[in-house]
Amino acid sequence: MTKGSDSAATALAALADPTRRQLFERLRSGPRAVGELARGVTVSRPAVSQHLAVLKAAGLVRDTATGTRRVYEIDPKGLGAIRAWLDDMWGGALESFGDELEKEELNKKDSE
Amino acid sequence: MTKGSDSAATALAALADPTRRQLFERLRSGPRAVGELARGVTVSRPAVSQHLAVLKAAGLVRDTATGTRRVYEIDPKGLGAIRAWLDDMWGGALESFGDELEKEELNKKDSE
DNA sequence: ACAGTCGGTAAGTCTCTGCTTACTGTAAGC
DNA sequence: GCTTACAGTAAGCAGAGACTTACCGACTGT
Repeated sequence: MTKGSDSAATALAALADPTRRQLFERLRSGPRAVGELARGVTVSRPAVSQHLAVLKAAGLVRDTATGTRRVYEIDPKGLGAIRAWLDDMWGGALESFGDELEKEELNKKDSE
Repeated sequence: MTKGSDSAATALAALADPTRRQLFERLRSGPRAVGELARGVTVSRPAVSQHLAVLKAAGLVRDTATGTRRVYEIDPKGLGAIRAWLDDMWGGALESFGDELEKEELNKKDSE
């Protein structure tokens, strides 16, 4: 654990892909099997499997084997990592230009 | 505006790149000029310019021309878009397996 | 036991994008 | 006015990754 921001990076990269985001958002309405997920998407079933593997590696989903079926559900871990990172960012962002934002500061000096 | 989740998608994709994230995080400590940003990174200055353009398109940064210098600062718009999307996701995630999480439901029936 | 279904893996292709080296334009200093 | 620094743009290359088809293993039902 470099800092925990590493898992946020992985999760961020995983959700950058539109198809992956679509699958993930689909899981919001509850756990679903792979085939079921594949049926609602334009890409092939193996592609879905690969995407789910990425999401799983990022801690965004969790799978449970039930017979030959494999049911995927949302894992809050990944989402939590992003949220933590985001909150950290927010702090810096506000600090960097909060309500005491003075444009004067920009063209006043060339710093050092 | 499909729903506003579109801008979240762009911002998410922008922050998926490590170099871009590094630049963005660097801006947390205050506005900086392009050359200054380029100096702290392994890639070339033009690469930095390109990355900043992507971040700008995603509403994550804002630039101000000061003479020949171009100062970049964090724009809360993009970060806000991600946060909104994330919050929306959280709702679904909790709903999908909140504290009433019953594994029974998984292997009970094959749905329809 | 055999056929069918479900789903992950392998191997290959093709696009997308991050990076580089030019080059151009613009503002500032002497 | 000429040179020098800053920064965006163009063009081209090379690696990453998203997708496909083909294959294989595992469990289910009759």
